[in-house]
Amino acid sequence: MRIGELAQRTGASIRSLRYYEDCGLIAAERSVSGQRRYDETAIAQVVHIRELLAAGLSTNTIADVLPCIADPSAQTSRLTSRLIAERDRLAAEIAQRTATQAALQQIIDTAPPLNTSTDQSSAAIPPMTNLTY
Amino acid sequence: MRIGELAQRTGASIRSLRYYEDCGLIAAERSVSGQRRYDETAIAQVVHIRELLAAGLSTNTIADVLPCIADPSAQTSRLTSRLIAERDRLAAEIAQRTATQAALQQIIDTAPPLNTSTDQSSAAIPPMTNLTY
DNA sequence: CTAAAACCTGACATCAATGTGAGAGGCAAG
DNA sequence: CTTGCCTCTCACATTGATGTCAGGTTTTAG
Repeated sequence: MRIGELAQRTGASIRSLRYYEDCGLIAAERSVSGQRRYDETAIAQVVHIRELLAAGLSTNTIADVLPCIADPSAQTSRLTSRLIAERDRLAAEIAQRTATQAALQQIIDTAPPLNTSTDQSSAAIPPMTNLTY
Repeated sequence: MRIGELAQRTGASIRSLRYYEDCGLIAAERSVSGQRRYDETAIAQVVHIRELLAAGLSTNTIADVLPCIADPSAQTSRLTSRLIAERDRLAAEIAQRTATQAALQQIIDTAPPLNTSTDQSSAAIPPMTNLTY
């Protein structure tokens, strides 16, 4: 498939896909005229990359980590230390966010005395609340 | 105290403290000559701000949220909806990071056959491992 | 009083991921 | 062949928090 379709099917912008390629995160075949061609596996790859990005990893880090994911035996000790550092960073971020989440929840619970006059906006909220908890 | 001392005692740079003030996150008295003066409570305030920043909230969001923390009854329904949105965002980020953390851990566990030749770097790791788990 | 150290404002730089636009070429359908 | 859509590369813009530098004032120590 070409880049437009891959973008559509992954939710990534075309710009981002080219950027991922620049960073060495995905490889693309090229047609004679120079257009990028992707096979079906590219979709999962891109989705995976975007999950890692959403988890706060940088493209540089992802570039380092991806080979280990494909083949864990490819780990060097340097790479392992990198993985551990990233895991620790994630743990710290999770801890910080969990604490803040609880703090926000507490404030929300100490909610205002349900003011029915201007309360129109909070009526739109419940759908968002049906998540994860 | 003056800005330099506050910076030293909070770990924030002077630049950041002025930035927080620009964003309306902290207020500072001014001496006749225009220098910022802070009381002891500023320390906790700055630390708190930095915790929220570390949790991924933007200064704009923090500016909106801070008054609720000081006085939960100050919540408008619009603000409550903002709080809920932020909480949900945190929940999503936590979920994503938790999943990625587990994935990294799994790769780490599938570690290489402890290569004693180039393994000098992994000897420096254990101290970092004594964290959170 | 003087020199050093700390502070002021203002402006420009940085990083990372992404947006956006220009100018040119590729490709399928009419 | 032409029209329209897709793609190419290159380059500059954006956002947010922070760094850094410059030129000028204030405070403090000797």
